[in-house]
Amino acid sequence: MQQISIPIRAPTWVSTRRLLEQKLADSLKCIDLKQLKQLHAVIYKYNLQTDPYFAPKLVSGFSLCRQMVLAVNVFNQVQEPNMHLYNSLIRAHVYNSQPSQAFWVFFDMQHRGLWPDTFTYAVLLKACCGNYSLKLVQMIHTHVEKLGFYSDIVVPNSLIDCYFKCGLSGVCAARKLFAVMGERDIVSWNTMICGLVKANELREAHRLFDEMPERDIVTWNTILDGYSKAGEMEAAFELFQKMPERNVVSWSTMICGYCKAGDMEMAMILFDKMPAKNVVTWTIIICGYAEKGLAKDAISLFEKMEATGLEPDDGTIISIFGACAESGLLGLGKRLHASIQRTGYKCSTPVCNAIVDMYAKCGNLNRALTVFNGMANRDLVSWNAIIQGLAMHGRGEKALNLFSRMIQEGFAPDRVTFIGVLCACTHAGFVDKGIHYFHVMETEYGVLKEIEHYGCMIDLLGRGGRLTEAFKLVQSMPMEPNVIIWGSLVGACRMHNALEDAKEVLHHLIKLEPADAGHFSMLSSIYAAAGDWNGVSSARMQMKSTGTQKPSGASSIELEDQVHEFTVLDKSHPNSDRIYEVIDGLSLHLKRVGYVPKETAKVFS
DNA sequence: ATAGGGTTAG
Repeated sequence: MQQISIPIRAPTWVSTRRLLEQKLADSLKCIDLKQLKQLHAVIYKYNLQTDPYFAPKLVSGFSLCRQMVLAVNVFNQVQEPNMHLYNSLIRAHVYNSQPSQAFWVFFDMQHRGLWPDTFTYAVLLKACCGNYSLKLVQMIHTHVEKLGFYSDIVVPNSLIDCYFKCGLSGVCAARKLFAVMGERDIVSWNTMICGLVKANELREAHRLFDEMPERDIVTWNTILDGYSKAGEMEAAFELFQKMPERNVVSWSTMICGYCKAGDMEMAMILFDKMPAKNVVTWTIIICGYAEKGLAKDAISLFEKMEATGLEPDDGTIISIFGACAESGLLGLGKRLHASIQRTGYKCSTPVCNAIVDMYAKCGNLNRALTVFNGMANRDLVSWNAIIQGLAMHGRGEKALNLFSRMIQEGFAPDRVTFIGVLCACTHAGFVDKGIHYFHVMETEYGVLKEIEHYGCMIDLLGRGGRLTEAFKLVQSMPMEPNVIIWGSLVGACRMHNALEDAKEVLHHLIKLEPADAGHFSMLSSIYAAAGDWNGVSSARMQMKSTGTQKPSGASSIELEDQVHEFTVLDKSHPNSDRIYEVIDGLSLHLKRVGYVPKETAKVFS
């Protein structure tokens, strides 16, 4: 590129530079790629693109605009990058979810003889969190300890945060580190409280809340969230009233808590009362109604949000589709999908995944496949979602075809993929194929067998009538069988009338879930079938002593934006006489055309 | 450091 001459007089030059600095700082505040590109051209014109002030800022700017190619280009033009520039590139990679690239840059900088500073470590720790790798965090912890970087409080604070994101062993490490910290600021306390809340250690979190010298609004919001997540809404409300000031997050946290508790009345009262709402608040209340199956309210709220001019973001869209998938609100899902298409919203991969999942879970597999096939960039989750969806609705063959296609396209299947694959085999009755996949998942694909996979296999063998093999597999499992394993085994025994085996399995279930009346009622019907009336009365006695009654499983159907739920022998619907008339007619018709219902079902019902 | 967020056996 032709170099443009630099203004001659120093004062002008200085003011031009000042102006550019100001403009660049401004454009970093509001992320606008067009503006940034124009500015980049001007900076280039003045040959400032390798300047120690401008280069790191450009890297950050491009990274904020998700333009990593441009960011790396800026970096590569600098002959001798300094630490500032390295740090900005590391941060750029972390921000754009490329943690391994971040570590490569980190190694490269050490290779060049540059020593990382606290900022570098803080940013790298963020990359570790994305990976949830305890080992990486520990590596950095020892590194930092040796270099004496503890003096900067940002470092131990980020370490605590990262430890919490690494599972149970991380929680202990975080506690230990917090205990030995000589100096703590409000962020250290808040990070600790937040981590404990996420680890379901609410009492300990509250103890720290009481102990700490001063609290800010973040502290209050965090503890509020802890109580609302634990379902303790009275305690949360008390804190909400007591706190010195409230912001959108405080109100939204409370609304979310009431939604999760199913108290839409309180949620709506707070929603109406709060001073300013943002997209997150709207998402929470819409999902609250959607998860309760109240599609009409959810849709009208969605329309109200659109009317206020608030733009739904990825988070809104993914959440609402998720809620639709959960409660089978195809109507709301379609409405949201149409609205997205109308506005020309550019769907990211996660958004497309949510749409595929929604259509699949609602049973509209053709639409799910259309969206899936139309995706520009599919990731592992996309494949898992479509395979799972097809498997769930009995299209096992199609699911397995897609599995082969995903392997052909070079995707490495993970634990979730194999749950879908095994589930597909079960629903299509491919018992031997299932056994094959169960074997090769470890040997060929290096995916460890977990309890979920054993669960699928026991279901597969059990439904296929191979009870002996199912029992053998339970015995050979390297982990303790859980409720789900015993549950599917008892289901298989029921299906194939193996009463003695069912009794044995039920005793295991009762040991694990002594409060569940369902197990005793099943046990009593088994005794009844065998004519053992002593057994029946003892099972009945035990059932009474449990007290708690589990809600029975319900089916649902969506009619005119309203989800109707019904259970076995349900008579609650106002038109239930008419409904049963139709059902009786249908079963009469089925019998006439030669359908014989399974006799075994009678023994247990 | 705080509110909503994609795939997970019966």
